Amino acid sequence: MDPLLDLPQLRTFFTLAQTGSFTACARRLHRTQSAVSHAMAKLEDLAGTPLLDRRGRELGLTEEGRRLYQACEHVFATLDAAAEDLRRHQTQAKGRLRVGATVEFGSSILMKHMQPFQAANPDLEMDFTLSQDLLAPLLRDDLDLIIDCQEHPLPTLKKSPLFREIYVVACAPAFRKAHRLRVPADLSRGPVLSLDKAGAWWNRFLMAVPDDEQPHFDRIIAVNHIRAMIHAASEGMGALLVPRYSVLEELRRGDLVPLFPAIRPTEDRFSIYQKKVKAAHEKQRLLTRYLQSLSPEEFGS
Amino acid sequence: MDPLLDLPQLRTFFTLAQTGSFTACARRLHRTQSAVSHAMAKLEDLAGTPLLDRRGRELGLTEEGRRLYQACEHVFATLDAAAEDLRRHQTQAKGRLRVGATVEFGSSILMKHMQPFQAANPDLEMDFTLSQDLLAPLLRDDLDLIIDCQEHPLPTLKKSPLFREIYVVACAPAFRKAHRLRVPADLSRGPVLSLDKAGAWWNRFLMAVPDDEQPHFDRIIAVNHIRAMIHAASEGMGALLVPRYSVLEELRRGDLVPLFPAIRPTEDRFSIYQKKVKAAHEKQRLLTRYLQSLSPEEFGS
DNA sequence: GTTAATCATGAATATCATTCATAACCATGG
DNA sequence: CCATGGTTATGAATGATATTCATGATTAAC
Repeated sequence: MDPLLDLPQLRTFFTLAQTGSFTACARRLHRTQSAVSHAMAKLEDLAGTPLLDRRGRELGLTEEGRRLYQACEHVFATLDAAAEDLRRHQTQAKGRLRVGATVEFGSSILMKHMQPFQAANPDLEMDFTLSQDLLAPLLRDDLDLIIDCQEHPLPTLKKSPLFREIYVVACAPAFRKAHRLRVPADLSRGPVLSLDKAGAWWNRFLMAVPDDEQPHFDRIIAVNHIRAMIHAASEGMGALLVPRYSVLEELRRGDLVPLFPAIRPTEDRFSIYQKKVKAAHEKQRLLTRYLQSLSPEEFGS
Repeated sequence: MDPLLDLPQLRTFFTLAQTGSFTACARRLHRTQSAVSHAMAKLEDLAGTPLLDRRGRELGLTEEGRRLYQACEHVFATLDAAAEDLRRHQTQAKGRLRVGATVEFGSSILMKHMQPFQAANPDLEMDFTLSQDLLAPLLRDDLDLIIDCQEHPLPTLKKSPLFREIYVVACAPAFRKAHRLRVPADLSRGPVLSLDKAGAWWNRFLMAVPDDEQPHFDRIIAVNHIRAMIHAASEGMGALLVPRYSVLEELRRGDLVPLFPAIRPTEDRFSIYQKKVKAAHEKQRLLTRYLQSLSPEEFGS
């Protein structure tokens, strides 16, 4: 009936009015500036009258905009209250929850974020199994819930997308300088670290490099453990290719610097898998929700 | 931030609670029952608790559902008020508006629906040009706004989708009986009406018929005017292929009956085109909005 | 039982929002 | 005046999500 009820747009408008800038609003909502611009164009078109007062630098609201803003305040207040109300009625989780995850992800990101959840559910006994082989234990009920980047399209499983695993090429700053790394082909000049001797680990990256810029790896240092590889790279032993989330700290501190940001290796998607029959259990639902509430950048995406 | 703000879903929930039935709710919102079901499943999953009380036939709300319903009442009330407020500030259209449309559509559907708009804007002088050639007059500013089923992908034009033109095959009830029309191939038995002698008019239909059921047209009666064709068909002269909107009346009265509803000829899309610079004018905007507010079934879709 | 109505489900599709890449704009400082 | 850095706008391509289609499952009524 009412075509103004396009609500993601109103949320955008609301935040935009608060921040006073498209760019800031975009950041706040984890969108791009372009998305905000499009959304507002559409909203104004729908409303049939300008809502924003774009006078150069500063951004204001028109008369109509201001009234709409007030309606928004009202609406979002009740909505948030309702959401809060629903949340309140979630009983606290009890019992035991056996979580499985891939080794690298589990040991870094997952562990770094479980504290608040644990604190909120003190009566929940959790234990974690980090391993490559997660599906089998899940199916035979040795695990309740797994976090995996492999696809498991079984009809008995419920899949909840979590985040996308972005890969980066990086090395120590000194290493970059010493080997003058500017384009992918320059990687031929120095050693690269790889999970396997043959260097197949790097295929994900090589596939994203144009044919005429392909490096040729002469010296491959094999290290069958990602964390070990990271330490090696931090010391300047070579360049490495790893999931972004595993080196968030190193990048922030400057121990490692990203190489060739223009090249985008194929991404993997991490999802939560759980048996459908058990997915409704309070404890499983709560953890799923908690993990999904974490913002993308916490996972390095 | 708040993932409960998925509002099309809330609107669905709200109507569902009011109608008390998935099917009825679907009808009200011009969706399928399936869509409603999916939406509610998602909403409950999001809320984390059942909101609907599905006890067999009758449908009730759970405690949480009821509270959410109240929030909805509140929210939609303010929202509707805000929308109303925006609408109120639309000045009434004045001046002159020259509308172009395709012949069949313009003479039937369009004319049948312009009265309310005209009444709401008594000071607006409108005139209508029905023709095949609409783009040229629009570009040279002989028309302000056209309604056409051809694609005009020009960057200076603004396109607003209106409805999809569905084609039906139909004939008089007596004709169907006389020629025992059950499957497409049976069309070979009787005359068919076509806009052109060669029968190319029917390609749209033939392309949707499996190869082994293709009819062969022996007797084609060419009539270069759709309305004339319809009258001929109503009298039992032959089967015809026409846009559904053009025979809404005849179908309702039973003068014509639809044939082979399983076969779906390719659809065309009607859109409004207007010059971007002029699309903002009050009179053009109002008409666009008015036409878009008409529900699909008014156009036979 | 059998039927007719209702709701659920999964896969395919269509629709819409978001991004990417880039243009246009505006203020400020050479 | 023309650069420059910081904005917002725009169009095409993409990706995510809602919707449909086709069908199964459940219930109520006869």
